[in-house]
Amino acid sequence: MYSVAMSTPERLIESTQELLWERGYVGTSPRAIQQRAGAGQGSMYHHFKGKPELALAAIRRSADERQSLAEEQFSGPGTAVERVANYLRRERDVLRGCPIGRLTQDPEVVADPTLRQPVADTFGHLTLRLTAVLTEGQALGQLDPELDPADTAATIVAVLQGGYVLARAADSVEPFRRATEGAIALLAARELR
Amino acid sequence: MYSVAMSTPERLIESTQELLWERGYVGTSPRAIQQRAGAGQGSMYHHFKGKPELALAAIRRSADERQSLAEEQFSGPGTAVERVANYLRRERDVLRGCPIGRLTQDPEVVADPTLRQPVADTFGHLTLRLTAVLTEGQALGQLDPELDPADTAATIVAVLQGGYVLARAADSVEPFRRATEGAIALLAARELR
DNA sequence: GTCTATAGTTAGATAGAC
DNA sequence: GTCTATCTAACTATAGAC
Repeated sequence: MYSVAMSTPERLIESTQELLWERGYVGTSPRAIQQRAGAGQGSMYHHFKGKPELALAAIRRSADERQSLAEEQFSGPGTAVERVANYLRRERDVLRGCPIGRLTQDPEVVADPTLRQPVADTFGHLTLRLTAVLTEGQALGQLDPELDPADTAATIVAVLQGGYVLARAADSVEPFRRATEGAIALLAARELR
Repeated sequence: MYSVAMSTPERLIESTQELLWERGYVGTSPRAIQQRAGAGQGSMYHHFKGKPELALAAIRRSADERQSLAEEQFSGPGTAVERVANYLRRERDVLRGCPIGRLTQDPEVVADPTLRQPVADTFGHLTLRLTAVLTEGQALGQLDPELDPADTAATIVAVLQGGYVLARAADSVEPFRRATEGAIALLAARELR
């Protein structure tokens, strides 16, 4: 299942990441993790205290990976609107949904501050970075100064997360495409030329 | 738990609606449903074939309820933008999330066409109604005719669903408020005066 | 480090008495 | 219609051998 040699703890973490993405915390059993990782019962409990500890490691890693991916678009070239559009149009596995946003629907994740923290941090960081991109665009005279950067940043992140929801409901990427293109058009109308 | 007398099947359906909202399909057990409804094992299986049949009844009812609620704002008074703003600002239990959108994160719901159908219908209907409101606004000369009504409608529904995600991640309604107000401001900028 | 054995609990349902 | 009994499997571990 893994092309390169990987330690047992690594395989356990990656398997947990995948299962949390597909089935959430409530829907993921230690047994399923072990089978996907090709590790035995005793092996898993030797490296991790239990499901919560393993889940925390997996959630933290997924959160870090998403933040790095987002940063690629934000720090790229182009105007503020172009960079936002690049972010929204980035190639995504839309029907699989967002591995981080998905966790907000899990009762045990939101109820546990430790598990929820990396999720909160990811969206907090994302929103701050987008706010900075928009503010920079205003400072450079590219964007209408009347635009509220923080509100607009939240709108953009929400469109993305909501786009996933609509796509999964419809079992089609079409609503995701419409939602993101609609947002890009609304933002582009505020560009100064 | 219920103020008025209610039949056992009714109590089972309402309990299932609540549990699906809170914990999703995967996280909801027949046992938990029975306890919340104050019904016994045999009673539940007498009225419903099993968990899937009961869940379908509950999902259908939640879907109908949401569509009725939305219709109140759409058919109300005001310009197109005002009606959209009323919809986005409607009083909501933001931290509980959307009972329908929530189901899109459930692997067993999206994998079962029968369970997914009411969810797809709800967002399909919602998007069509919003598209009609925006198109009407354009016909009345209230809204920029350059705006794509279908894309913008999808954007609005996505902002709402994504707003819930951000709020639950932050355990605060603030990101939801920012996302929806940001969207309203973007849309208001396209109003013609 | 990994394996097997064991164990209490819950999931999801069926059978049959009342 | 509702209740209790019963059932197979899975869940989430712990213990101890290797």
